[in-house]
Amino acid sequence: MVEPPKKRGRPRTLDRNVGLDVAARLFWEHGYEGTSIADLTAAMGVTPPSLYATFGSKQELYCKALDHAVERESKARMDALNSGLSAYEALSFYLHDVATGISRPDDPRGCIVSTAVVQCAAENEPVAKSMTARREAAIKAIRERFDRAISEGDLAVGTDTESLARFYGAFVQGMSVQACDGACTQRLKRLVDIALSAWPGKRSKNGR
Amino acid sequence: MVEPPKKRGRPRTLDRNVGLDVAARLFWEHGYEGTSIADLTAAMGVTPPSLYATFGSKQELYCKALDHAVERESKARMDALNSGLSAYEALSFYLHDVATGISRPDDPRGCIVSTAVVQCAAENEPVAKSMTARREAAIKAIRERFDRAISEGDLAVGTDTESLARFYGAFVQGMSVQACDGACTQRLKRLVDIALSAWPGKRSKNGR
DNA sequence: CGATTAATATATCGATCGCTATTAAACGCT
DNA sequence: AGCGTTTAATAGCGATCGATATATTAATCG
Repeated sequence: MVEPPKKRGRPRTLDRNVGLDVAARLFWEHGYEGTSIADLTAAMGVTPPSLYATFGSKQELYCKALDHAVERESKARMDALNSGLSAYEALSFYLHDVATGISRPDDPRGCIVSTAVVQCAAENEPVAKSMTARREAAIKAIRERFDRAISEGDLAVGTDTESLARFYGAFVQGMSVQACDGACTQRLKRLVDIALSAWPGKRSKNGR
Repeated sequence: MVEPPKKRGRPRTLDRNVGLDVAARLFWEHGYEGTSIADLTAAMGVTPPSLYATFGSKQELYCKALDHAVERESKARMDALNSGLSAYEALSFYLHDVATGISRPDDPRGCIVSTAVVQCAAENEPVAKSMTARREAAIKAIRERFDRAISEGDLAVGTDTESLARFYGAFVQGMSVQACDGACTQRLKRLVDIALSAWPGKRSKNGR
């Protein structure tokens, strides 16, 4: 499937992935309600009908753009969670990776998921629900890593991994607000070190 | 000044404080961009000209409504910070008070300041800046309490109170997101206990 | 009772919102 | 070249945005 069959009709001017990149960046910076179709079409260099033909609706575009960007942004930290690192090391990597990713000089501030569509107009409630689900999924992934830590002896049996995961989830979400308010990477990493001091389990490397 | 002189002209139908309460509640639930003038006038039971005559503009109303609500919402925790409690006790009260205040069954979810106008349309940038300033002021108040803690021997000399205050500020902001996502008071308080475990100083009461 | 004063409601303003019916343009195929 | 197919651009849909000019209503004062 390396040779795509020649397509009939007028060719597309906008690459789909480029469009998603542009959209993700705008949504990332200004949020769902703060980004208009006019903003999106202007940044993509297309007209509204092209955008709708390609992406369906503003909601669909938002969802697809987030999938597109989150995959890229969070891949490394999710891999770390599921790697052979000890739970503490994985968590440390995760938090430092977030701190870096939400305060890059050439990208919008903050996390594209943590601080998106928290409060919104009543008619956008479905979008808010989907963002809640994304945040809950992120916390669940952390929690599952902590549960594994119990089975591996990194955390004491009986540890409230649900609360511990939600604590670090809340911390990440709060870091995102601080990043939006202008915090640099260095400053955020100092917060990460403090957050890690709340870790209740072993801090050694796996296998010594 | 107990006897207001009889005022000329048609009397106001909307009490100013009631209007601010109504506005604060709407802004609290749906945010600045998610709350329209039509929403506000409908909830207040007035027409747009009355609203503009009383409050000036949407931005001014937002600012005044926030002042009005924040004064009421944060008074107890600010008093605790400046009381005779030990730094740890004051911080503990502060965090538990936030946890309770952002998850009351009959009020909108989350903190009216922590998670407001984080991402917004370019034309609302001034509003976002003012919210950043409010969040920074809250962190500064915590930091000043921590500085006092050093002078009182509750924290080791050389403690990075700036980072410590920003850590707890971020935690509060993250708790606000969790509250918006549906977390109940009980659940939030478990997160508070974990956050408090990162406290690097004395946990005794003052004077013993 | 007018006259004065102030707050109200009616009816919009121009701009922008998300979205689309219609028409024009650019391709492969015959 | 002519045709069918696919996408693009023009123009504009009804609704809503924040904000106002105008006219009306309700109070006190003389």
